[in-house]
Amino acid sequence: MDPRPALNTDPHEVGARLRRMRQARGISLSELARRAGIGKATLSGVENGSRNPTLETLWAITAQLGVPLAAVLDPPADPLQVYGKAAEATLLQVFDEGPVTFELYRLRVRPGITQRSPGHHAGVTEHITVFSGTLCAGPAQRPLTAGPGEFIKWTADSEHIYTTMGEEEVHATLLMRYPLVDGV
Amino acid sequence: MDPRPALNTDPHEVGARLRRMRQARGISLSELARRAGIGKATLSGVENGSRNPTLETLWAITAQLGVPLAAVLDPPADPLQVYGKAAEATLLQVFDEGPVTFELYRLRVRPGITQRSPGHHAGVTEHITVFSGTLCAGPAQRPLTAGPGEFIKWTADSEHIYTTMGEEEVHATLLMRYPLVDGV
DNA sequence: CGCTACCGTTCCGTTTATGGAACGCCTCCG
DNA sequence: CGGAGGCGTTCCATAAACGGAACGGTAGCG
Repeated sequence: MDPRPALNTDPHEVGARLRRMRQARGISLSELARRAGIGKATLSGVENGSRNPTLETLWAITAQLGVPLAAVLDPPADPLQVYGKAAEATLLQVFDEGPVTFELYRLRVRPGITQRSPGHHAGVTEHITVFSGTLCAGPAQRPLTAGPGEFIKWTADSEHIYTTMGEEEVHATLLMRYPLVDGV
Repeated sequence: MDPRPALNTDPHEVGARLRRMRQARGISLSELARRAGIGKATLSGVENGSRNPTLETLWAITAQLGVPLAAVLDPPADPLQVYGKAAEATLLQVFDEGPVTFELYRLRVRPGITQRSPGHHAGVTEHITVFSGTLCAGPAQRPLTAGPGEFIKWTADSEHIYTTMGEEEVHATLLMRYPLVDGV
């Protein structure tokens, strides 16, 4: 089926994501096509990856699903990756909530290595929510552990570490909370 | 039928962004088209907004510019607002982690109103991490509460609610976990 | 049973995005 | 000067995305 070796953004991935989103919402293909004002044939083809949708078509679909178009594209070929080779954090979003700023990262920690991070500014806190694997993180001298569905929170103004418990790679979200220090 | 909702993803806007990015890099239209392996006519049309590019074409262009595809779409705020007027969820990112899909939302809940949400498909779970305020959420008949830094998790296959405890607006992240529904 | 109502896929004529080859326009030399 | 080589746009045959109308499959129901 694949005439060429897996293009970066391949239609199958996009289609699969669309189909999953549609099914998660309990809408039939016909119904979604009707609401989006496109042909069933088109939607079927897009979901199966056998078509290469135009921007307009893709917009019509995602708009009806109520998601931004970017949500169905390949997850960020994200330029911003901090930390070292044990832990990798990609910045997803920045929120400015008046006096504080939140930075939301997706965090992956590889097993077997301990990642150290120097302290940040005073008042900075980190919240980590684990969704797979078991993470050990926090202040270097007093780290905490969390399994799937659990979270860790600490003030990040001293050196802290990230490591895994066990051999499984850890997937988590990391939320950094920066209080606004006058001016900045 | 549908009063056409002012096309958010306007080809002219997309084209203008592409042109600006290209010019910022000091590359000519011909040169970019050559590198991206597309026709000059195509790139010209896309930049002028007179064409409706396919995903493949758009990918070829953005890849050569070294930016994620999402960068040329309506950039900052493309807020999906699900739920009602008490709770507002903005989809930030979709992760495909093998057999499951995660959708990460930013959640805001206004005080004083209770938001109800119908059940999702079987196996869907919701994880909420609260940053500020105190949230009461979960299955309608057995909701849970969480304050700043705390965490709520439940299976979302029955009706569930979101409301605040107290007068403060609640800020949180919502992680929806969708198990893979059959085939793909 | 047939009849209806959906579902998702496939067929097919129409529409349109595509890229090669013009085009007109510049600037840079010989 | 004229010619060469760059630019961005336009022309046009071809390929492909589009939607309407089939199709087979699966309930529900009298």
